Amino acid sequence: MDAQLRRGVLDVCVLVAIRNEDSYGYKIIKDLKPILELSESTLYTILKRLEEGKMLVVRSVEFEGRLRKYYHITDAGLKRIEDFKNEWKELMNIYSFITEEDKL
Amino acid sequence: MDAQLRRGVLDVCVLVAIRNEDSYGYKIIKDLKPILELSESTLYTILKRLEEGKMLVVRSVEFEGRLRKYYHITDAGLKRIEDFKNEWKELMNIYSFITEEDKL
DNA sequence: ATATATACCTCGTGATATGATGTATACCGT
DNA sequence: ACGGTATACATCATATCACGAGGTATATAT
Repeated sequence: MDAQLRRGVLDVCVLVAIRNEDSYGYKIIKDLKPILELSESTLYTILKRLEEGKMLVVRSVEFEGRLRKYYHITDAGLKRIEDFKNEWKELMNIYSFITEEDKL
Repeated sequence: MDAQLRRGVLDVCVLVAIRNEDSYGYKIIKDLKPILELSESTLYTILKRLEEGKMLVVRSVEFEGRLRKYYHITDAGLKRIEDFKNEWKELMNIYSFITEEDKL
């Protein structure tokens, strides 16, 4: 898929991946794999940005000798998902414009 | 609309604006206004990139003392629009994932 | 021993949209 | 004659962003 198009949905996909259950980096990547492939560097960049934007909060947990950082979605994060759905409507307009063979 | 989401469709919208009839910068902006607002600096950046990518060709025309650069879409440009329609299908999958309330 | 899976992180790069700014001409109202 | 608005192009600096490459460390399986 086109790189630009991807960027529009990456953040929201990550938020959806933690929406129903707290999750951590490695798991998010595996869960999203069937939908959207993303590298670790990409994910951690996004997670950091989402944290800075208060879309999620982090909690560190010791697990089998390794560190795990669990991400929990906030109200702002949930709102971000809802906002996306509204933006999608605008995007559908644009899509209609693109697929219209006649006009202009 | 979210900036990132915009970026995914900007190029294609500009191509669609010249698909049926050659057009020039100023007119493209006015034609796209109801669909998508874009500034001159943004448009000219995009036009330049599309030209470099052989998506369109340019022809300069003297018009009432002013210069006009008419943009004409190429086969590659038309193909880009078709490719977008296929990418849209992938995007629809992602949208379904986002709007699904249950899974995960 | 070695490889693979798990799990985190950082840095540099290239691509990109956009505001600010600049240059010129044509036209319209006062 | 003057000023504003529309037309029409262009460039530059900045900020944002995804991503590959590379790094650290432990547990488990071969």
